[in-house]
Amino acid sequence: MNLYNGWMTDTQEEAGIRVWTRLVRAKDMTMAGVERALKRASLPPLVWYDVLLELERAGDEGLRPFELERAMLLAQYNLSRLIDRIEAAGYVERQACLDDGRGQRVLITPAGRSLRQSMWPIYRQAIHDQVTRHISGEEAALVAETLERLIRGTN
Amino acid sequence: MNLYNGWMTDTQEEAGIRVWTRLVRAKDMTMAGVERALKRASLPPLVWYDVLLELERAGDEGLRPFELERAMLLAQYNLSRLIDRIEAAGYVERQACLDDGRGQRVLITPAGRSLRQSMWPIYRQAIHDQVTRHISGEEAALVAETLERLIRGTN
DNA sequence: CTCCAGTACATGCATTTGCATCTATATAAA
DNA sequence: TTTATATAGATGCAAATGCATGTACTGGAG
Repeated sequence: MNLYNGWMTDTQEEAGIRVWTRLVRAKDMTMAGVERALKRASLPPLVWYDVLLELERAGDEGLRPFELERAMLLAQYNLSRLIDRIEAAGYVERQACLDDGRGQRVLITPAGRSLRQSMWPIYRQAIHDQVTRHISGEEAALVAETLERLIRGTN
Repeated sequence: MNLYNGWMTDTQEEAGIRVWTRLVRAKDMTMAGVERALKRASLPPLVWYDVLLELERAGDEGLRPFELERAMLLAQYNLSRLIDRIEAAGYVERQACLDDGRGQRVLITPAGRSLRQSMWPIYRQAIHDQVTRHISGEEAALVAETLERLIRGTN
């Protein structure tokens, strides 16, 4: 039958299932640790950091929402409202897009830069505590490479 | 210079950060694939499967909600309402707990067993498509071991 | 026994997410 | 040009989640 019922004989499949279950668990636990650290420091959730970082990297032009959407794997309607909230808090602003009347540009504000900067030490420490601390350099390279293949869906 | 321990280098930190970002991305993408597969088959979300599997493994006594909560890393209030929904759909039932008047036992119903069984082939195929297919057996063992350390918070 | 801190679970309310759909503009074909 | 189709983004409504707190019971101290 299958691994969960104790009868699996296909070790390749079994190994894949183990990776799957641990991948889920490891992400959930480490993410919870990171979010907890941010919350303890009275900072916004991690996704705000990700938006601000993308916008900061994008430079003076900012980004179109659909670009942000692709960069961050967010559903369109979710991103639309996430930008609403971050904008309401004053960390980004929306501008009409000159060359596409349907669109807009999202830009980070000075307050947004400042917020991202103040989140980074907390975030950095949390990544260290949750991940870096537990892995050697070579191991990290191998794992990162494997995860990359799962992301890209290649072999 | 280094914020953490003397032995940890900048490249090690970078490697940890790379693992972190890919861990998040890989989990999100593979999970999305699994959920999509279940939805395409008009099946409930994965978390229902997890609940049913835990209850099936637990045997005739079922599980106390707090046990399920710990097994699944779910917040108490979240689990409480998740059980409400699964119960309303007829896949589990709640019984008063004899030896603890505060508590209850959650049991899987025949319909619940049947649902879990019908979810497994879809789920299994999705794990194969999203994960197993992209990694070798040895690689999987190494990655699983590393992820396990992140979960346990050990070295 | 009474009191009280702790545990098990539920729930009201606010925020967030998911889904479907809407508006507006762009692009391309006839 | 007109018309159709696709794309960018917003939004109403329902479902799920987070947070704080409530209720009910337990188990131990006095």
